[in-house]
Amino acid sequence: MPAEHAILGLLAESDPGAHGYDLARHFAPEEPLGAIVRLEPGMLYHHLKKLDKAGWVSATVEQQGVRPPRQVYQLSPDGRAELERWLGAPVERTRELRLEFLVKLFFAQRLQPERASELIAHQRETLARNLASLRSQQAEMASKGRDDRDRAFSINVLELRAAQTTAALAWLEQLDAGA
Amino acid sequence: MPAEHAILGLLAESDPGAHGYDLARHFAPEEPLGAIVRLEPGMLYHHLKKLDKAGWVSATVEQQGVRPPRQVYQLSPDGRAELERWLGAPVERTRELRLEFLVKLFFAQRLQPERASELIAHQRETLARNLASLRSQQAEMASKGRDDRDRAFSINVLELRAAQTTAALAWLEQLDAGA
DNA sequence: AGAGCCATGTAAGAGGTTACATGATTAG
DNA sequence: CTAATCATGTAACCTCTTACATGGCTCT
Repeated sequence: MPAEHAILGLLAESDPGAHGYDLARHFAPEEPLGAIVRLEPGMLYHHLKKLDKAGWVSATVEQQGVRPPRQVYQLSPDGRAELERWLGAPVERTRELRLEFLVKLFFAQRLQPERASELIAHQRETLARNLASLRSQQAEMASKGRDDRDRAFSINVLELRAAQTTAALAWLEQLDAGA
Repeated sequence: MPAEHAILGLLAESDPGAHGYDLARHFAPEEPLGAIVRLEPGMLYHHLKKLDKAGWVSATVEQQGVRPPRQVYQLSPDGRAELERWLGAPVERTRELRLEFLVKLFFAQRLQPERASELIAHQRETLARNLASLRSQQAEMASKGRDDRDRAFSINVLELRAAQTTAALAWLEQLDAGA
């Protein structure tokens, strides 16, 4: 899903619309977006068709003479609404930060800088809740009657998750201070 | 892949072999393994056939009267060799820690406790290398001539990765100390 | 002269999810 | 009487990856 919303975000930035090849440039590995999301041409065109079917973008055909005709895509009102909704919603899991949250942040900063700090705040709340839940799972695990090896292992698993979540929270705080 | 190696690991622990349903119990969400890897029956049986074709397990049929006959699987010498190889190899990326590394650790601790600390040491080296690479990318990024917004964003991305990697390294150190 | 850019896609396949089918036995 | 347990799988359906086809134009 992050790829499709990234496409919506790119279309929100490109005024008269954009065609697939235009969009593909933004997913090159040396571009900031491409450093996060990898998207091969095949999948890009596939997503564009899906978004069209969903009514989130609309296409107009431009003849090109020899070359295949360009499909010029524009963000539809429904697509804009979906993009807004998505930009405001934090991700639920820590592991989704590296992909989906970064894409949200990328577009929030460009499209509505004032909403970026809102997003960051919501994300901090969500991760803080997750961390609290991990802490209580740890407490519960310590009191559970099972094999010692199993318990020790499960506690280690929870500790890794807590450590990653804590690191992400610290990063978000720095982000907020920096912006 | 972690799922298939988890199956090999389970078979290494079960002496006369095990059939699909037996193995499935270990992937229930309340089991330590199931808390890490989710594996629905459909995929489990699929993997067993694949492992059989690859020559890493061998099956013997046990008739059951009314019920479908049991396929009792045993680890083959090739399968054992593959398991050993996999258990010794650290994962390359930080994001693979949460799944693949934890599964390696789970089985390393059970099958050869002395090799678990070897695995941890290798993993620390790998992550330390990754962290150094991130640092140099940060330095390179700071000197690069591009849009200010893009540069700031890319630096933030690298900082998140570095923070996650650093947290993982600290967790590994604790693990090593604890074991 | 050869490489790479333009601009779209298709085709093949790997891998995963979800749901369902079977049908007797046992536990609540 | 209902639900879960046993034990295996199939079927439909997504998603993603990789590779390729087209064919003129521009740059080195």
